[in-house]
Amino acid sequence: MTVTLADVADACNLSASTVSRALSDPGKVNAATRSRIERVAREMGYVPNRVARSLVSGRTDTIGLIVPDIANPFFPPVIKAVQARARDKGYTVLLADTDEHAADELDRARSLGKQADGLILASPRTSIETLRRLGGNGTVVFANRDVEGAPSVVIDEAEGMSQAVEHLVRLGHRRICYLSGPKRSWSNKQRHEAVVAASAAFGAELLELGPFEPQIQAGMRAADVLQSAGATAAIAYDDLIALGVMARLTEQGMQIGREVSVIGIDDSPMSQAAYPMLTSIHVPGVELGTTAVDLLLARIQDDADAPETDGGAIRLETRLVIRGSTGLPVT
Amino acid sequence: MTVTLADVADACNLSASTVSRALSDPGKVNAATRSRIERVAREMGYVPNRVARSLVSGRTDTIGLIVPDIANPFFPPVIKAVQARARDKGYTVLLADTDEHAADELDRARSLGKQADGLILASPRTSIETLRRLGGNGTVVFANRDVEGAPSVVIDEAEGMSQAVEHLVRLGHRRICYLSGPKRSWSNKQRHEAVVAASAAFGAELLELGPFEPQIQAGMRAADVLQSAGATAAIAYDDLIALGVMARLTEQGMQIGREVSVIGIDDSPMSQAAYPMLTSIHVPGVELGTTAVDLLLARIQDDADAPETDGGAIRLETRLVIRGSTGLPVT
DNA sequence: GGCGGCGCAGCAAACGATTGCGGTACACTC
DNA sequence: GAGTGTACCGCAATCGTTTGCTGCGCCGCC
Repeated sequence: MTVTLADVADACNLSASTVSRALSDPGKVNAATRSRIERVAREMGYVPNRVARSLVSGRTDTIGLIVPDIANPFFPPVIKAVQARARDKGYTVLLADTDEHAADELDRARSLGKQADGLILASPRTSIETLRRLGGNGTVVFANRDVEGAPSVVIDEAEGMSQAVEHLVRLGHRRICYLSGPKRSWSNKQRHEAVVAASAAFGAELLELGPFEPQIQAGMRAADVLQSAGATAAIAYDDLIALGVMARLTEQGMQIGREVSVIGIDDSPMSQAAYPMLTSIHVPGVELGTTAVDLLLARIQDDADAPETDGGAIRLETRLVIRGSTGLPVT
Repeated sequence: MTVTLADVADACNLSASTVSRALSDPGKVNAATRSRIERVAREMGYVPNRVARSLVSGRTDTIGLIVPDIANPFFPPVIKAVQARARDKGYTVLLADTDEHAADELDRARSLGKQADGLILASPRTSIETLRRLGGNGTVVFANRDVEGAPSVVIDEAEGMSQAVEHLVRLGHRRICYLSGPKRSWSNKQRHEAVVAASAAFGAELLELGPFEPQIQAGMRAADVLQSAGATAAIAYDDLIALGVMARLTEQGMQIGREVSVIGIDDSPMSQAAYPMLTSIHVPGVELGTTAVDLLLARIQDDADAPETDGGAIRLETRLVIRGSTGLPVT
C-alpha cells in the first residue's frame, strides 16, 4: 500500500542504497540516475518513512514543549513562536500542559523527552534540584527560569518594573501594592525583587498582598483585599490578576485609572479586553519562544555554533506599555 | 549507553523475544522468569525504544491536533481537553497552529498526518472538498465542522442562540444586531443561521454587520459600526469581538447592560475579564476536545466499538450563560 | 600495455523492537 | 515405556532507512 525505498529501487532497477543516497545525499550519485530516481520516486508517490529513518539516525526531528497552563494568555504567543520557529527549522512540536501542577512536570518531561530530540520547559514550577537532574538527562533548555549550568532564557524584570514604579510615582502615587503570584513561581520571585528594588529607588511605599493564583477569579479576591489596604495603585503579578482586580473594583463603583491605578504584567492580548485598557509591563513572549528554540537546536545539532550561553542565561528586556488603567491619584 | 532489550536479555541469559513478551504480553511467559526479567529490566533502567516499536507496529501512539489560532481563548480549553484525554489513553499530542491561514491547513495536516496515528482538525477553515480529500487520506476527525462521510463532532448552536435571543426579547429588545465572524468560517455560518432562525421565532428584527475577525481589535471597530445601526442589543460571533465591542462602547461612555446589551459566544474564561462580565453562549469546548479524541481513537483502534457516528456528526449542546452585559434596554 | 585512481552503485549490517513458527523438556496417560 | 499434550522459550524474519565497505568498470597516465 505504502511505497517504500525498495519499491522505488525495484522500479529503477537499482538498489535501495542508491535510491536513498540519491534522495538525501546528492553528489554521491550520478546526476543522470539521480534525476531518474527523483522522477520515479515522485511518480510513485514515495515519501520517506520518518520512523525508520529515526531508528537509525537516532533523531526524531521533534521537540517537546512543556508549559504550566495553555489557558493563561501569556503562553499562547510563546507556543506559537516556538511552533513557528521549530517549523522553520524542520521540527515539529510535542506539547504538554501540566495544569500548574508542579509534580507533573518531571513526569511529562520524562515521557516527552523520550519522543523528542530536545525539550523546552517554559516557566517550570518544579524545584531547582529536580530541574537540574532533568537537565543532565537529555537536551533541555529552560524558558523563563534560570537554571544554572543549563541553557536558559529568562525575562529581565528590572527595567519594566522600574518603568512601572516610576510611572506611578510620577503620577503621584506613594503607596503601591504588589499583588504577588504563586509562591512556587520563580517569576514571582523575580518580579517581587524587582518591585522591591524599584520602590526603594523611587521612594515609594510598598505593600505586598497575596499570594494569588494567576487567574481572573483570584484577581477578584485580590481586589477585596486591596480595598482595605489603602493603596492608590497596584501592580499585579500578571495580567489575569490585574484584570480580575479591575473588574471587581469597577463593579464596586471605583474608577480605574482615577481612584485607583492598576498595572499588569505580560502585556497579553487580553490586556486590551477591558476598559480602560490595562497598563502592563510587556514581556517578550515571542522572543522567549524563538530564542528557546534556537538555543535548543543549537544544542541538539551542536555543530559548535552554539549561541553564547556559556556565561549564563540569555536575558530578555521588558518595558512598560502605558494604557488607561493608570492615572493621577484622586483623593 | 542506552540499554536495549538485548542487553536485558543477555543479563538474564534469555532471548530478546522472551524479554519482550515478558514485558508486554505477560501470561506468555513463566511467572518466575517474568518477575526476574522485570526486576533486571528495572535495575538496568531499561525503557523500550518507542521508535523501534513504532517501526514494526506501524503505530506512533501520537495524535495530531490542528487549530486555527491558539491565541483565541476558545481553543486553549479544547487543547487541554484533547491533551488530557489523549494522555489518559496513552497518546501524546502534536500541535499545529495555522494562524487562521486556511491554505496552511492542508499542509500541516499532511505533515502531521505522517507522524501521527490520527489527526483532529479543529474549526478548519479550508474548503469542504479539500477536507474530504484529506479525510480519505488517513485517520482524521473534525471538530467544530461537519464533514459528511468523515467522523466529526460539532456544536449545535440552535439551543444556545435561541436562549440568547429569547433572553434579549424578554428584556424588551426588538432590534438585535449580529456581528458576524469571518466569511470562511463554518461556525459563523452555523451561528448566523441560528440567529436568523431564533430572531424569526421570537419576532425580533435582525441586523447583520460584519464580517469581523475574531479579535478584540475587530470588535472595537464593530462597536463603531454598531453605534450607527441603532440596535439596543448585539450578539457577537465570539467573545473576543464582544469584548472589543464592550471596551469600545464603555470608552465612549455607554453603559453596557443598560444602554446596550452585548452577548458573546464561546463563554471563554475571558468573558469574566471585563466589567460587566459578559453574557455568553456557552460552547462546550472541553467536551468537544474529549469527544474528538474518543472518536479518533475509536477509529484508530477500530476494534468495532466505534461510537455511533454512522448517522452523522455528534452534536454538542450550547446554552446561554447570563451575566452582566445584558439588561433592560434604556431609552 | 599495465597500473593507480576515481566515480558509481550494490551488499549487508546495523537501528531496536515484535511475532509466527517451531523446538525442547517435562508431565501425564494408557 | 511409548505417545500425546502443554507450557515455555528461542530462532529468525520483519519494519524501512542509512551507511561503511566492497566491487566493478573505465579513464588517464607513465
